[in-house]
Amino acid sequence: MVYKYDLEDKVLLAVDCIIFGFDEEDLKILLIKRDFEPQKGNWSLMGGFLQKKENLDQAANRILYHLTGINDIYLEQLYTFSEVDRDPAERTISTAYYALINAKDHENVLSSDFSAKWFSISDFPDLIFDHPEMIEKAMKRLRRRVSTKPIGFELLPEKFTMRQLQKLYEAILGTPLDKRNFINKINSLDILVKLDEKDMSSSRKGSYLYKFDTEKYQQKISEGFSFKL
Amino acid sequence: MVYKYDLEDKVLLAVDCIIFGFDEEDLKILLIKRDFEPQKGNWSLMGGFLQKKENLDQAANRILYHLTGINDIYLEQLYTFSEVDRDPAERTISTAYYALINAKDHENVLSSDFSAKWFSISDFPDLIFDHPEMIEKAMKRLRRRVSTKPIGFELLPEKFTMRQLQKLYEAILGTPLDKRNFINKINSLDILVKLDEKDMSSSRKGSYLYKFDTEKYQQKISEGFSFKL
DNA sequence: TTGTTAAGTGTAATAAAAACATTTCAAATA
DNA sequence: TATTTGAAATGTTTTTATTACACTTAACAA
Repeated sequence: MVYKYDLEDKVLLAVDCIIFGFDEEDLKILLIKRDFEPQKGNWSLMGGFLQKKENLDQAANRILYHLTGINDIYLEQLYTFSEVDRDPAERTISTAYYALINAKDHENVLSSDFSAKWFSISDFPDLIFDHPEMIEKAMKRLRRRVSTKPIGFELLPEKFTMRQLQKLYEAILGTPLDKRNFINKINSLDILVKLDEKDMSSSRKGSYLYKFDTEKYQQKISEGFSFKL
Repeated sequence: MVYKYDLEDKVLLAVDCIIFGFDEEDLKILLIKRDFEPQKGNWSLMGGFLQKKENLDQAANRILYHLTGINDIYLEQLYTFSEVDRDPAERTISTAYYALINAKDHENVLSSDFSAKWFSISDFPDLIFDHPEMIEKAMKRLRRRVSTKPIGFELLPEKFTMRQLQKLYEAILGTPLDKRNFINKINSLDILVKLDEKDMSSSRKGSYLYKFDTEKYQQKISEGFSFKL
């Protein structure tokens, strides 16, 4: 790294968050309506600026917490966007993060205090700057990641049915999956616990609830197991 | 993105490049000996600072060109490193890129003018800052990427033997591969052209040279083909 | 002509993925 | 209380992909 630099080359480093949620059948993203200039009134991803005293992960967490009241969620750095004129007002670079949240369990937190709103991934409003590109990249990353890491569970409530899990994977991957093959595959991974409890909301018969078994998963990982769906 | 910011939060954004090469049996990285403070005399990745008038891809290309004289090579953004004290002297954020170059064809360019030197990926000197972490991450990314995109060819001369290609994959993946299975797999992809020319340097019999067929590959991609090795 | 060295080649066995239809349960209703 | 209803639960067969494996060939050297 060369140490001759020009103070003029210092830049503002922003962090923008693509926040994914899942509700019934639909993958969603959380957007906010800007109540400040520029682009006031337009929809945008949640963002803020990196501060001197924090790293990017911390900045992403801070921004998410301030704008949604939610803490301790899955966050992963995506990509750093740096087109010279991406922000027409000022030279800013933005590192995008994507987050997975269990929308159900945070419904109240996300209430009116915050000007955030969920939109279907297949139907959201025009966004400022390069935010659509960020979402596209996040979607691709999520699609890849979800078949090699058990992060899908972050989008579901703690207890979920096999059908919900399948719908989630179908929504993320954008393709229908065979019910029996899906269940067989999931069961063969042996990282869920089947509860003695049923969800009665979707049928008369009811369907068993499952939980992701974090300890078991960690145990298997340490034994060389690799999640592959 | 919130537009209240503090000018104090402006940062220096560096770009550091992990440059991979391949020589015979060994995957290598190109490092430079710093001839300036701080950390003068220590080895480091090639780096520089993002300038106001360019984006990160352009910065990475510029830095690579200035430090090696090489242009037009495969470059991919890796990750942005932002620990507060990663550079003890000054707050800098660094976006790492990795590059793949065909070391053979650039031997002369990389000659004495530049203080760069190749090191085996399995035996390189201590590096400054978080550069070892960058290399580790680049290595992981390369390993994944190489089985879904035909970027391995970037590391080989234009004409290469099947054996060279296999050795390359073995070096990247860190595992031995079965000769026949490997060749069968590659041939089934149908993206190479077998030349009428042999490389006589490795055996009395000689081994056929192949070329990656970019047009054919692009054609197949546009027809929905997906490279999977 | 014989030896040496790496190149070139195909098939069988195993494992993984995909296709596919019927039965079960619990509540609602006749 | 018997019957209907609608989603849940469940295994097997077929197809495809992956892995394992060994001998022959070409060219030059001795």
